[in-house]
Order: sequence, then structure tokens, then C-alpha cells
Amino acid sequence: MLLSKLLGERFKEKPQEAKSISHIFLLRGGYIRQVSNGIFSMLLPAQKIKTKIEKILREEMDSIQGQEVIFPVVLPGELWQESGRFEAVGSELLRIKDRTNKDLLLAMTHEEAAVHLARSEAKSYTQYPFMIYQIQTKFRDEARSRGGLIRVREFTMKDAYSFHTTEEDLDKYYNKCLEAYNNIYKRAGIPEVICVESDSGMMGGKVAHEFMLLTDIGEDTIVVCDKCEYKSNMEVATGKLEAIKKDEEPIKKVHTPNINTISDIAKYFGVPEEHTLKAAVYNVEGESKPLVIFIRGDLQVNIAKAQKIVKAVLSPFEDYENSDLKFGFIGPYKLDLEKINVLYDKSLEGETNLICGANDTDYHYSGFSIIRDSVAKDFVDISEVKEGQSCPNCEGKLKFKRGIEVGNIFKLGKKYTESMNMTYIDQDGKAKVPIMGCYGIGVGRMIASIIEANNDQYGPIWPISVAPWQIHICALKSKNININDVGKEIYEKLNKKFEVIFDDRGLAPGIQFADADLLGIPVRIILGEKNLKNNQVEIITRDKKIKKLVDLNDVYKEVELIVKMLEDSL
RNA sequence: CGGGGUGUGGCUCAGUUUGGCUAGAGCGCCUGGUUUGGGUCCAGGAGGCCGCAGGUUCGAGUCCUGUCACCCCGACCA
Repeated sequence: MLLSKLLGERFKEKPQEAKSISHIFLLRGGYIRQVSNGIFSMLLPAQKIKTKIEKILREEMDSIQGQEVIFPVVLPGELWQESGRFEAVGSELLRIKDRTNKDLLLAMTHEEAAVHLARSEAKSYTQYPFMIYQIQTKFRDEARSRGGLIRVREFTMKDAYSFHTTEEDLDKYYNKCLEAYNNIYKRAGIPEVICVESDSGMMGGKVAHEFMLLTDIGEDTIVVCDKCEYKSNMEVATGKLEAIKKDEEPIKKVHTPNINTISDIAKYFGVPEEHTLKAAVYNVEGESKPLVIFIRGDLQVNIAKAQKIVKAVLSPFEDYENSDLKFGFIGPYKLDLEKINVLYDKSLEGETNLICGANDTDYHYSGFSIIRDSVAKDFVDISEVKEGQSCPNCEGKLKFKRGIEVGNIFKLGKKYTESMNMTYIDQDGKAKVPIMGCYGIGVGRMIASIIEANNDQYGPIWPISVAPWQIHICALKSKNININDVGKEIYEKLNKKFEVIFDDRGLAPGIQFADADLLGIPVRIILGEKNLKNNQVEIITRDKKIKKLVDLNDVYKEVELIVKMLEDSL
């Protein structure tokens, strides 16, 4: 490729709208252009990177017996009605109508399409297990896209769906896939991606993991133990909770005028916040009674956990005027359970001598002991982990980090196969419902993540496995010799074996170097008058780790060595 | 969906507070020269429905109303 012909202007100003490093360099380097909110076009360099990532994805999926297929982007609404998601999913699902007013949708994920295909093709147990995957456009009408390619509405995703006859078989395959994912990130130059436990969300299923690139601009909070291997998304993270030792005291009603926040109560009674109990009230979708969650005063309710327990969407309860609940003064002692549902967080288990609301405006109780003074029997984990809390598995302390989710894997179980009536005939001649797993990786988000992990102040430093070109030839301008001719000769020779981009523009060296940095090509060959007089050229790697003068006759050999070395390092 | 912000040439922005000549700068682009290992310098040139619609006014980029788009923070995120 001749750089003089490459479309995609590179510029030095920081684009106003871009905040993250990857977004800035993707725009400045002429990789992507925004078309609309969360919708981008990709120019040649980005497209080439994308293709290379896809090649890695294909090889790794094929290596775990995946069969590549392709599903439609536009699906009939009725297919999603089978699984119940046509109604269940909110406005992120873009629903459209065709000319006959029939419901269509732009697929945001393809479980339904996968089951639709698999249920008519895999009717015998002898065909199991199998995995089908595709690399396809997805559309999610995100409430808020951001960060360039990090969170967009239209994107390319590798999604895979495996089908099994037993849980054990799914478990086995799940682990194989987890390994393939680690290979993918390693090969793409982001070996630092870690695998964490995660929430399966409304996808359903019990076990799920996310692959996270730890970086400050990440959207998710990751909880990691400073001693052991415990790693988890905040949504599902747990910490060790032990009852705080306090002497039991008799329960006592105390006048607390206008004191209704935990920090005020703690101050008023002169105790730390963990000696209080608080109530959080939610509306439960499809349920008329509000849900009251009791939790220790120093902790927050983790709504994702709570939603999983009640298996419904929660929203904050606000209608105190038409209820018996006294905002700011709700407590578990002598609470009327007729018109509400109640959950007790694990943090309250065994607690004694707490301050809690008295269900009477401007009054609290002190000396409340959960066993002695309430009907609470079951305690469930609904609390948000706090930084510094003890690890659930060891004596370590939990630390928070930020991460970008670059992939996820789910054990879906029978959620889709059952609702969509997929069966196979087992050895015993009986129809059975297969068990499913699904596995996704966003390609664009991977591009952004690779930049986030590999860059310097001048631009991206592409790992050679995904770099748009392997070699960048800079022919500097000269009055005395026609360097472009020399460059062309080297270009044509190298181009037979490598992917080469040749800067034949003859501009000021600063411009050529700056552009080369923005394109981030791993190996750069610089042709300048001074060195050429001695029959030499300079070879430098984008990360500046190798920088040497090479005899003109040895260029091919030398490049071959460096490329091999870079490839081997991944 | 809530809060904040921005729309002026391809990019970054000034001008809007206090309405007033033909709307500016730098970068980029085109032409000529100059320079030649980290965005050289000089001269000339092209390019703007001032987001859109309506209104006030002798006069609107500037004031008013509406509307659209985009960005940031949050909620949400299969």
C-alpha cells in the first residue's frame, strides 16, 4: 500500500469529543469516523486490524471444534417471542416493521437464531456436543454509547453457541472455551486480560465469566483479592461478613427528630455506621407489594444481586405517601408484614445491639438484636462489596480495579432450548432438551482495548499479529538522490512476503514520522540520504526497543528476523 | 431517562456578554519557491446555508421561541 493513496487523514489536534486514548488515536490516525451516535465507519487500517483479529478468532474457535455459520441480522419478532425476549428486553432491542406490518428486529445477540437452526438439524444424541459460531454485526440501541469503539450501538461480534446432552459435558467444554479465550487475548497482544466471575444478567443461566482488560477508563468495577486468585465483577462479588461483637442491650425507643440518614443516626447515637441497620425499598416489576431490604447501615444494596434473588427488575420505591412505610424510619422490629415483602442481608446475621428505624416518624430503636427481636430466619447476600473488605476465600483484602469487558462466556442451561422446544432423541429413545452455553467477543472493543494496553504518547503500538501492516517504509526527501526509487525497490521486494506500507510522499520528516507513529506499524524502515550514502538504512521497531543501521543488502534478511522475533513474543 | 455542555470551512477554536462595515485565526488542502532525520519558512489561492425553523429589529453568528444533532456525568447495559 502506498501511503500517498491511503484514505484517512491523520491530524495532530486532539479531537474534542474523544476522552479515552483509544478513541483519540483511532480518530487521529484515520482509523474510524463517526457516522452517528455509537455508529462508526472504519477505514482501511482499522478494517485490516479487524480482519486479523477475526482470523485469530476463527482459528481458536475452529480449534475447539466450532463450525462457522452465519445468522441473519434481521430476525422475525415471532422468533424472539418464543423465548419471551421480544417482550422482556427493553428499548435496547431495535424493533422494526416490514411492509406488511410484521414485527422484525435487529439482532443484538443470536441465541434464538442459534436454537432455530440447531433444533432442526441436531435431532440425535450422536450429533452432540457441537458448537456453532459466527462473526456478525450486532445492533444494540444503547442508552449511552461512549469511548469510541468501546461502547457502540452497531458492532461486530464473534458469538458462539454450544449444545450438550449433560451438564458435565457443558462444564468440560466451557473450560475449553475459557482456555481458547485466553489464547485469543494472548495472540492479540493483550495477555493481561483476566477472567472474572460475573453476573449472567437477563441472559439467564447460572455461571458466567467476563474477560476484563484492567484499565482506568474501564466501565466495570472488578474486585480482586490481594492475596489469592479471587477475581469478580462487582455485580456478583462477595466479601466476608462477620457479626460485630457487641453486648446485647434491651430494646429502647428513642426520639430522633428529623434524623433519617445513616450518617446522622450514627452521629446522633455516637456509634459507627456499622452499628446501624438500614432499609432500602424497591418496586418489584409485576408485584404489587414493595420489597423492603434490610442491610447493615455501612453497606449498600447491590441491585444486581437483589434482582437475581427476586427474579424481577427492581426500581426505587417512591410512593411513601400511599403506604404505611415511614421514609427514613423503617425498621424490622414489629414491622407489619401484610403489605410488603422483606429480605434480610447476610450482613445482619447474628448482629446485636443495632440502631434501626421504629416505623414511627422521628423515632428509632436502639439495642435491636436480629435474632431476639425479629422474625428474620433467612439471610441472603444482597450487599455491595466494599473496598478493604476481607476476601471470601482467604485472609486477603479486596481491592477495586476498573476494567473493559472484552469477552464473556455463559452457561445458559436450558433457558432457550426449553422455551423454544428444542429436543433430541437420546440413547433411550426419549426426547430430551439440550443444554447450552454461549461465548462472545466484541471485535471493535478488542481493537480499542489493544490500543488502551499498547500505546505511547505518539500513537498505538500494534502487536504484530493484528497490525494493519507489518512493515512501514519511510522514504525521506532528498535533493541529491531519488530515495523514493530506492524505497520502491525495497517495498516491492518485501511486499512479496510481508504486508508493507510505503510512505512515498516525500514530505518533511517530522510529518512522516508522526504519521508512522499514528499508524503504529511494528517494523519501520527509514531511508535517509545520510545513511544511504553508506549503503545503509535504519530499522526501528515501533516500541523503540530495536534500533539499528543495516546494510542495504541485508534489509530483507534483517526484517525477516525482526518480524519472526515479534511474532514469537506473542 | 435525569443533570451539565457544545453546534461558526476537513480539524482545533475566537467572535455571542453589550446586535452594526464584506465573519476571523492556526492546522489541513491547492499553486509557486524554500527546507530535508521529529509536524521548516515565505508568498499567493480555494473553501463557510454561523446546526435547522420561525420570530423581534432598519439591521441577527450575536436577542427570543421552538426543534435537531453531538459530547460529558449519572441511571441502564443480554
